[in-house]
Amino acid sequence: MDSALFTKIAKVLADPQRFAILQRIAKDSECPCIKIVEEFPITQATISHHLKELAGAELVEVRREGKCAHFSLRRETLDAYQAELAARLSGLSVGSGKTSE
Amino acid sequence: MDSALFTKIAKVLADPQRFAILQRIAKDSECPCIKIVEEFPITQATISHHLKELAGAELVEVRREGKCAHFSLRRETLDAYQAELAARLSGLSVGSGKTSE
DNA sequence: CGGACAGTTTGATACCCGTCTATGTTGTTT
DNA sequence: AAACAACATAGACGGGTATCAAACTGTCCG
Repeated sequence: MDSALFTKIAKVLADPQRFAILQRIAKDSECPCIKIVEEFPITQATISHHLKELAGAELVEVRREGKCAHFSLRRETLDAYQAELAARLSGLSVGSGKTSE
Repeated sequence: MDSALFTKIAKVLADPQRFAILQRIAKDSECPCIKIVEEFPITQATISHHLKELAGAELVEVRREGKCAHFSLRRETLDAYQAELAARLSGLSVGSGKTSE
């Protein structure tokens, strides 16, 4: 995973509201946008913004169905992020090929 | 893990420079503050600020030895964070006992 | 077609925070 | 004690961003 995506994911996860939205999406296999708007105490515009960030970080997938949008968690990205996080803090050098330092 | 610490860790990990510092600390079993100041292109004051945040998120431990401070990674906290992250996005209800929804 | 609904985009505002300079504090050395 | 070194703290500044209201785009239905 490249550093740009890694940082983007970390930033996306750092906002409590945005993470709560992601958590809500993860709860079901697929979650309509309307449901999130109904359940959260923030404006629909703000939610749209957060969902765009989540999609930009490749953490959610969007499926359009007429005028409705359905979101689902991309567990592959989440797994890759966790693996990268563990790898970068494992104490082993990961970036280059030098293992003797 | 309580939500306050969870959020604090997520925010602490979100800044690239701060994460780089944490990564540097993780590289050795213990890392003196001076070494970080020498190796990073930011002011000593800023580094001190970041280290305080890292300690506040319980991600690093500080050992004072005279006028020197030595930092080490708290892998327990990192592991707990990763476990919490996975749990919150696993799709299972964790907060209450209802598993049928 | 026209209105109602779902979502996006835009512009503005306010707040958070990373960074700096300058100064303070604590420990060591001469 | 004075001076220096390692680190902490205070205040200020600038950039990023979460949030909102309002306007816009696209879709469905009569």
